[in-house]
Amino acid sequence: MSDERLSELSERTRYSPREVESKVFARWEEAGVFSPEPEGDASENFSIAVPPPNVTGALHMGHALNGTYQDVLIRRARMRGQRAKWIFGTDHAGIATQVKVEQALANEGTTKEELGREAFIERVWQWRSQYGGVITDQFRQLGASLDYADERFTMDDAYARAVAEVFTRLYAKGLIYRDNYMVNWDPGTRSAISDLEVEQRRLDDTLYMIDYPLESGSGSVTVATVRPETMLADTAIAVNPGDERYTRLIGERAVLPLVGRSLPIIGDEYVKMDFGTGALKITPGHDPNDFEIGRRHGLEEISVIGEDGRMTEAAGERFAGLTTDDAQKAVVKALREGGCLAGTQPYTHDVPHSHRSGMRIEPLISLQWFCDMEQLAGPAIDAVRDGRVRFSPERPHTQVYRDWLENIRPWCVSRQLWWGHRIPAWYRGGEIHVGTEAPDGDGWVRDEDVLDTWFSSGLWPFATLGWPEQTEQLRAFYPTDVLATGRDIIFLWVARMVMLGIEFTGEVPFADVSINSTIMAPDGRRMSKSLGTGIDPLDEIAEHGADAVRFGLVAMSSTQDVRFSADRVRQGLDLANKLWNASRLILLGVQQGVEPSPDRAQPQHPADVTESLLAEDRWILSRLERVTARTEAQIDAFELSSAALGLYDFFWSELCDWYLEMAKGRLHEETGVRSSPDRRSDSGPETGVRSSPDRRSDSGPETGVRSSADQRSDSGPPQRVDRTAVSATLLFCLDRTLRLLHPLMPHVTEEIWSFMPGERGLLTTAQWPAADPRRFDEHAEAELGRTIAAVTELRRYRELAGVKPSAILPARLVGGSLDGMAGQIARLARLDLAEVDRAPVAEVPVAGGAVELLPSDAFDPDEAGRRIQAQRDKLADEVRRLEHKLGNERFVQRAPAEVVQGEREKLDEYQRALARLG
RNA sequence: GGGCGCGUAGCUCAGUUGGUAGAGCGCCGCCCUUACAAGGCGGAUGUCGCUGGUUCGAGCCCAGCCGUGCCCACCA
Repeated sequence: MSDERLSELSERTRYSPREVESKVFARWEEAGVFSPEPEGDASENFSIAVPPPNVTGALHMGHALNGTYQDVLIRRARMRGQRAKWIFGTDHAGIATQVKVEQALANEGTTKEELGREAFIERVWQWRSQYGGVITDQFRQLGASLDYADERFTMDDAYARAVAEVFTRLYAKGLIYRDNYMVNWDPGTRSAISDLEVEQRRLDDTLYMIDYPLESGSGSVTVATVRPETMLADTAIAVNPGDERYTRLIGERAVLPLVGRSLPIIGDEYVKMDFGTGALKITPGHDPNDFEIGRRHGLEEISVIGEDGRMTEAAGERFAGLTTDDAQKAVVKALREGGCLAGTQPYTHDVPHSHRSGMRIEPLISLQWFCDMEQLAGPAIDAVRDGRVRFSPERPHTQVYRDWLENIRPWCVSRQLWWGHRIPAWYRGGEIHVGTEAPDGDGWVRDEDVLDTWFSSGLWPFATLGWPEQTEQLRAFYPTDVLATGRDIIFLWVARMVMLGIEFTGEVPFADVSINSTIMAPDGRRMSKSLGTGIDPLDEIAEHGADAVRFGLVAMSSTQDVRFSADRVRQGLDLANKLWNASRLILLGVQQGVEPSPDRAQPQHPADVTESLLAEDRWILSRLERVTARTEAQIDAFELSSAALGLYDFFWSELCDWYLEMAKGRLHEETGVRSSPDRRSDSGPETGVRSSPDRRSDSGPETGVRSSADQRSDSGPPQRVDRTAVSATLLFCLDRTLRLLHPLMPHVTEEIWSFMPGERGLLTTAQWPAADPRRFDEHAEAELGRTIAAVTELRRYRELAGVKPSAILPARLVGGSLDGMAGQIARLARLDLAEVDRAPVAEVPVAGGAVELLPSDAFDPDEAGRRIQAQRDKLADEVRRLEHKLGNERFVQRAPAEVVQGEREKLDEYQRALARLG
């Protein structure tokens, strides 16, 4: 490392994401690592198609979490050496975009109708060029390693050709057809919408009882309705054929009040005998159920409500032109005056509303294009059933997906909008031609409507790669590996991609579907602009850095919805800062020249570099392998939250809190045990402190960076200091930690990486580590487990006994099993193990033995004795609890032997400890 | 109406095949120990929604109840 960089590292005591992140991101982009060559095939490569954000949208928390999930997977794959393509692009988002542009026009005092269709669409394209790049920049700020250089848009020419091709082929197969059918009409957008775009809202309403006189003159039938205005389109009355009250009426006729139309009374199983009056007015033109009944019975279909939400001429001149609300009032008034209103009652029920405009859905019969989904659904169900597509978490999504597909209904795909993929159908008189090009001959008129946005979104994983052309991209990256998204669009998008993917490519579009948490506002409500509950991820990035936001979001996520936790983001920033500072300690403190081999693919393991590893070195190296293995498994299972928190815990609690503290002694040239306040004791280790078989002393003790070890070792008294092992171990741990954390926190790790010794290139293309189980060291883990427990116990004792933190207590280890770690125990618990000949004044029981405290000014045994009563009580409680448990014959007999044995050992240990304290 | 979740420390949430309840933040005490005070060390805090059952043993399994949320659905 150059002196310049060294002093830079030395001076920056705080990690500043703002300065680092954009700089680091630029290095990745310059290196072109986000854009893999389209070589090889999809089985060896790795790809994810990003859920395309709305072209004029802005990054929200959902994008940030979802994006981080994908980026972790993509970055890991890239580090594994795979060609990793994260397919990027935006969605034209038909209605959403059209509404925005219409609003802009309204502000200018004009409308799209004044502009005309062509000019309006031109205007939308302008809008897109103005705002389409916003979300791209925002993904960059998040650090997302999308293939920005190969951006797609669902309205690109090539994409549009794919859409038309799909429509045409489905039509040819008879799966797409045009029909007059009942649709969900949204008076807000003046378009039909699909079932999935309808949401139910609870409404307090009124149920009206209306008498329909029988034509025979012998009384009347009373029906119940919440929409009396639709009676103007009634064409029948239906009763349940099994309803004894009415069976005699079936086949008779009634007179429609206000209108005078003669209505047949029909029998249909659909009618519930126990609801309302048991008699149902049938309005095939304005109610989905009535529509079905009407078709079953061949009833006339009358429309009295128009696409503008107002009553049509067919409603009669008293009502034509009124809104449905006004018409309802007028109808009720007229009925009341005519004596036909038998009564009303309050009624609360669910009413369909447009998800998009919020307006009440008006069921209408309309000429629309439909896609018959049943044939497409079968293979999509199979794909999930046989595991070619897997949901994570498996439940409940797998079942929900299957249930929906098994009960699938036709999909209304036409929309009465201007912005979108124009339906590739041409008409001339009664002729219809469907195809990507207009047919020859004059007089053909193209369909005015566009396709549902989700129709084009459903082709996303393969249309982005050039389908229907057999492109290199398609061969290299389709099928994709993972789809990561939220549960809200499993039907709208995921299921349709599976169906269309299988239909048109013969393969499932992705193998895994990772469903990530929905991030709720801190108060538990949905995050939304209109509620004022939204938290802008960009604000969080500006304040805490992208890595902190990435860590925080992933850490707070789970298999269910979670509330946004600012603390988790803060925790992410703290982690970044801690990483930075631990790295400073390591990089400024290690002996030069012992860095892992410059071969950045596989750094040399410290055990292969030196034979003088100590127990703590072997311990942390073993823990490192374990966290490596665990992280890998967790990412494979899409349990990124566990992976993030597991890495945090390893790094902070094990590497920093314990290993780095232990390592400082050797880094700062201490010779093992500090036996006296003297810093430079040459007396060497006492009491058999170190277990290492052979301690070489060929390296220098100075704290300076430039080692002059070789000169030193030849002169003066032998220094029993070897910084090789600790340096190699520290660098190896840091190297590995940076690699493991890089997919999640790419900026800070890349920045630190740049200070690592050797020519290592970019971390983002360095090799992803694989755990080596041969490096697991049960022995060292057990020994350090005892050491850590002992130190903690001693610290607790000191605190309880009122010993000053700075005081160094003369002490002696007894019991033997801690001897190998005596030096570290002495350092960390601030003991002086030098004096051996005085009688102890107190004994502290610890895991694996005990520590005798020798007389000193800093320790008052009487005071200590009084204070540790609480500890004694606690031990006594444990002993009692275990004695009771082991005294239970049924437990001893029936519990597994190892459980009983474990309890016995614990009891034994507690009893011995208590005896010492007693 | 059907289905699926959730209810664990003051807050937000983890709790893998049942074996003495965890994290972050917050709180209390002590430390400016030259990587980090956005730090370190130590500590306190939970009848794991309620009731019953299975089991030697239940936060975890079973039944019921209460509270709460989401998804689906064509009862006027």
